[in-house]
Parts: sequence; C-alpha cells; structure tokens
Amino acid sequence: MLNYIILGMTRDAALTGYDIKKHIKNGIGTFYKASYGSLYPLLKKLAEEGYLIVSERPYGNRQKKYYQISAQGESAFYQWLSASMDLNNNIENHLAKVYFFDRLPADIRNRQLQEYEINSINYLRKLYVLEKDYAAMENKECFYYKLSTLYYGIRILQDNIRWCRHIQKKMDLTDFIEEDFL
Amino acid sequence: MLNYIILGMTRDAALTGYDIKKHIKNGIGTFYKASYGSLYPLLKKLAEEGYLIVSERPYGNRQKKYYQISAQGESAFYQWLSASMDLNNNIENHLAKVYFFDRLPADIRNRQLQEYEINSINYLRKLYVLEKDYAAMENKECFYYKLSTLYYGIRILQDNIRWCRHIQKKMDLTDFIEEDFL
DNA sequence: GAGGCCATGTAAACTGTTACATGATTTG
DNA sequence: CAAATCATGTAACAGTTTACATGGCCTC
Repeated sequence: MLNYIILGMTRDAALTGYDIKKHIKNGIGTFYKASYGSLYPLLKKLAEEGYLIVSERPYGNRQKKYYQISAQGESAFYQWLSASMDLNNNIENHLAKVYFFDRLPADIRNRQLQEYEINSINYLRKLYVLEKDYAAMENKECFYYKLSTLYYGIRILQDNIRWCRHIQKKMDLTDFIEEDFL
Repeated sequence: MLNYIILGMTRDAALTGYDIKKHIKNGIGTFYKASYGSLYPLLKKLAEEGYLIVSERPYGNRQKKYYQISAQGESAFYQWLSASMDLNNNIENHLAKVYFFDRLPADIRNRQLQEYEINSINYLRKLYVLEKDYAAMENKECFYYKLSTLYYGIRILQDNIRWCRHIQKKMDLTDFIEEDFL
C-alpha cells in the first residue's frame, strides 16, 4: 500500500523521502505509519521501475533527492484508486483511498463509495445473524468479553456505512462525529 | 500476535491446526485472519520452544496432531494479556486481548480497560486540536475527503472510549450498537 | 557549540501471504 | 462416486520493523 501512498503524495510537489514521511504522518498518521526502513528502499525501487522521477539537487553541502510521480506512476495510482473496494482489503487501504478521492471524477468516486457501502451492509447482515444466534444462548454471561468484540465489529460497520452515506452526499463532517464527547 | 491467539485458543481443549484455524475464523474472524502458511510453521515452533504440548493420535488411516497449551505457554499468554494497552499496538491486538479477558482477574482486567480508555482519550484530544485547526481554514472544501478520514478517526476513537466504559461496567452489549440500523 | 531537526540509507529479523502439493474422510 | 471438507505441510515471495550508521543544517 505504501507504494500508492507515495505516488499520491508526490503529485503536487517533488518531495524528499524525509518530506514524504512527514506528509504521511500528518495526513494519514491516524491509521497508517511508515518507517524509513520501508520508505527509502521503496522510493529507490519505484524510481528504477519508472513510477517516480528523481531529481538530485544540491542543498549546501548536501545532495537532496526529490521524488515526483511520473505519467506511468499516475496511471498506476489511478488504477489503484478506482479498483474495487471489497472487504478483502483492510480498512486502512480504504481510508487511504478516500484520502485521495479528490483525484477521482465524481461518478467513479461515488461508484466506489456505493460499492464499499453495499459490501459493508452485506457483511453487517452476516454479523447480525451471528449476534442473533449468540443472543439466543442461555449462558451469554460466560462469553461477555468474546461477545463484546462482535458488538465492536457491528458498531464499526454501522459507522462505516454511515460514513459512506455521509461523504457520498458531501454532508457536513462535523455532523458525522458525536459532539461534546468527553 | 498469532502466537498468543494460538495459546489462548488451545487452553480448553487440544486442537489440530485445522481446528485452530476454524476457531480463529469463528471467534475473531471479524478483525483477524490466519493462513495455514503462517499457522502450521508457528505451531511447530511453539511446540519446539515448549509453549505447546503436541500429542499425535491416529484417526483412521491418518495421524492427527493435537496441540494444547503448556504451563510455560500459560505464563507467556498471561503476560501478553496483562501487558500495557498503549496505542503503539494496533486495534486488532487490543480486540484479541479483550476476547480473552475472561481469563484475567477482574481488577487487572479493569486496570487494562482503564488504561486503554485513558490512552484513547489522550489521542482523541490531539485529534480534536487537529480538527480545530482545519476547521479554521477558509478553503476546507478542497480537503473534504482528506478531512473525512480525520473525522472517521475521531468517530472510531469516540466508539473506543464508549466501548471501554461500556464493558468496564459490564453493561448490556445490545445497548452499545445502534438499533434498527439499515 | 550543543541539541534538535533534516536527511539518507543498510542489514537482520520478523511476520505473513499465496500458491502449490498431497491425500484421507465424510456426506449427499 | 463425486464433491466437500478435513488435514498437514512447504517454498517463494512480499512487506515491514528495528536497530544501526552517518553526517549536514539551523537555532538558541
């Protein structure tokens, strides 16, 4: 996933590896972390394969390496962005995509969000069945903590669906969160 | 993390690798997946290192391998279960722990949940600051999708905190989710 | 001039996936 | 008797973390 994040981050400006790390931390640090050990070798590889253009520029006594996305990189990035949002991919991948959704034309963007919503709904239905089965048991208390993780999952899916609907309609984001919490 | 999940799953009965895979799928499949390629080699390793006891039993024309946790395994598992719930670990790790929380005495369990709650609160406060900064900008619409992932993060943290409080008090789990959703 | 940040990398280890390979048992 | 499921594994690859290593620039 880091490869696509790098491609997405280097569209508006040529950035150094260090810059990219900071952009990742500030932009999607809530749900994704990158280490230099993964970042630098990947930058080298992406440049070698033609997805990034490198330009070395002297800065004082130092050679800085600036990376920027190439046409080939743009194409690969766009393909990732518009690829199916099924639940085989993890939530972080979906969030990273949505982070870059302003790069997508409105119709494809909403098709993506609709697909994600539908997949989430289908999965939620399955969890509801599970929940019903467990609720019918007589010794539920014995499984309180085990069940609590199922309910956590249900809640997150409910949020996912709400979120999809919310941002499809471009509604005010402050209405998505609970106000006066804490 | 899989090592601890295996240890936790093999306490109540001796299980085959195949059994463990199914237990994982049914129990925590919502947020964690294990492949045979990671499971079988790890079972072998955990047995060699003394965390699991193997017993081979013939079944028809077949030798089945049953794994069960050892005293050494119990100790390692308990250590993991009672280790700090800071936000360096990912959410899946926390959920897996809570899944096994009936193995922990009530006082340590609640200490763990309180720590998780406090860490989540501290992180949420940081995100509130970020949100405030962004809300003050005039060209917010340009960053709608980027911002949407921040609001998603805030919402999840709010849920986390609600969840911690909920299960600390052992409240009815059905009250944690939104009813009549969909 | 010291401490903090900027900047680039490598090496070993760890963790896990995917695809392959094989064969027994059960069930309709 | 075919298909599904049970059952155990390996090999190649992929992705990532952690710790190490180095040194320049900026600000107080």
